[in-house]
Parts: sequence; C-alpha cells; structure tokens
Amino acid sequence: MRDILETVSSIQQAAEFTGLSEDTIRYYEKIGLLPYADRKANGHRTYSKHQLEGMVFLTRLKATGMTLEEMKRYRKLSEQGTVSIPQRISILKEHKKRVQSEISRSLETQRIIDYKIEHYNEVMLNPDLNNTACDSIEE
Amino acid sequence: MRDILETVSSIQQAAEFTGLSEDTIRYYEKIGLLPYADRKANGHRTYSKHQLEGMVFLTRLKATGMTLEEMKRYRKLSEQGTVSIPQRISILKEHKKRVQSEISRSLETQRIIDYKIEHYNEVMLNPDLNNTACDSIEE
DNA sequence: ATACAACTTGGAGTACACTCCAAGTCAAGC
DNA sequence: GCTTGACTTGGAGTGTACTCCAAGTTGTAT
Repeated sequence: MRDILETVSSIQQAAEFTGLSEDTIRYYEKIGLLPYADRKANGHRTYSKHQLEGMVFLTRLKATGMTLEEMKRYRKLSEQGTVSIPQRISILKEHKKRVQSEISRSLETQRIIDYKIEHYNEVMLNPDLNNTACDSIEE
Repeated sequence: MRDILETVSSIQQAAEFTGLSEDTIRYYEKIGLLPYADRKANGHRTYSKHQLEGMVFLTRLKATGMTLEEMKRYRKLSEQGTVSIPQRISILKEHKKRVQSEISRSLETQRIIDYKIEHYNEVMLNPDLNNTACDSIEE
C-alpha cells in the first residue's frame, strides 16, 4: 500500500490527477509556482503522490480566486521549512476570509436571481406589470 | 421621491454607484454589453437610476463568474422584450446552478484550509510530526 | 479671455493565465 | 534500422478584461 502511494507519475498522469493540462504544469514550473520536478534518466518529469497532492491543493486555492503570484509566495514559504509556518497560516487565514466574503456575495446573488426569476414569472402571467413594480431590479 | 429615483447621473456618478471605473463603463458600452447611453446636449453620457441598477446587477453576475460574453447574450435578450423572458430565466437558472457548485467548492476548500492550519499548529507544537501524519495535505 | 474640470472619441497597451508550436531526444515495438 | 509515441525545451501566440492615452469639446469660475 505504501508502494502504491509512493509510485512515481509521469506528467500525463499528473495532468489527469490534478485536472491541469500538461502545458499548464510545465508553465507552473517555468514561472516557479511548482518546484523544478525530478527527472528520469531520459529527462522526463516525475511526480510523487505527495507532490500530486500538493498540486491539487494549489488548484483549490486557484479555484477559489488566489492568483498565481500569491500561490507562488505561499510555496516559496513552504520551501523555507517550519520557520515559515506562521506566515503560511496567515496567508491561508487571509484567503479563507476572502473566500468567505465571496461565498456571501454568491449567496446574495442567488437570492437576487431568485427574486428576478420570480418577477419574470409574474410578468409572464400579467404583462401589464412589466416595468413598474420592480425599481431595484432591471429588466 | 420619484424625482430622486429618476435623477440622471453622469458617468462619474455611475462609476461610484456601480463600483466600475469610468473606463470600464465606456468599454462595456463599446463592446455592446451596455446599450448606447443617452447623451446630454454636450455629448456626455447620462444614466437613469434604473440603468444604474441594471449595471449593478451585471456586476453581480460578473462577480459570480459570468463572462462578458454571456452577460451580453442576456442583455440582448432583454432588448427583445417579454418574448425572451423564458430564455432569460433559463440563463439565470443555469448561472445559479454554476454559482451553487462554486459555493460548494469554496466551502470544501475552507474545510481543507482549516485542516491544514490545524496540521500546521500541530507541527509547531511537535516538529517531529512534520511530514508523516498527513499524506493528503502537502507542506 | 482664460484656465480648469469633466467629459468625448478611437485606438493602443497591459496583465494574467494559459496554450500552442517547432525542433529535438529517448525507449519500445516491428 | 525505422517508426511511433511520450516526452523535452524555448519561445511565440491567444483570450479575456480591462486600462491608458492623446486630442478634442463643452461648461463653469475667475
């Protein structure tokens, strides 16, 4: 079981696992967002399970709006070892807060969408309403 | 009160109200995301409260990940009047669904961030743990 | 009259995050 | 020995969404 977890992956497998494209993975390495990957004798990149999971974590940060530049800062801190843990925690806490306000805005927007759909349904039943009853939501 | 609601705004006031920059508002008009705005005698754009609220709604769609192209489609439908309401509803419902899955992903990511912070705190208390106890979350 | 501020236009430039390409290497199968 | 496929590199190109700029116009204040 340990063996399976420590199996080494090609860039193709890494792409499959992370959902990133091979080009994107190379690009991330090029800009220093991912560390220079180990190469096999023939020069091909190899990734450990651990590294793949690190990449997946990065994709989560990205999916929640963190920029590549911020992710790069975070990763550089990781390279410095345990001394940088407080800074890493503060980056994560800060990001979590941003995600929270994004969630709030999304929920609010969902509410507004519902309200608008409701309004549309009313207009379809009674076209006279059209523009009058709804100052805060435009057509 | 009606008077206040129907007061006409300059592009500067529109920018303030919507949070968009003046350049962005002009850009949106240029690409057809906003309708050609009324001009005063001197050529300056004017916006009604109703239009400002329409813009704010667009910024909400944008903030939740809708592209300018999709927003444009939506607005073009609005121009066609009530016949396009079913299509507009379906765009909004579709978008709401996307927002929902984005929220789910965000919540999941928050959970993972918490887990990681917890792990960091443990490592700081007991540096021996460092790499061993946490296969699914990288350093 | 003149300065200033708030606009106008068309178009060029920028930032971010990829995405694609050409030319080359290497290992395996026929 | 030759083809095929999976990679490598450096660098160029793309899409989205702005953002900035220069040159011109208009309205108000001094």
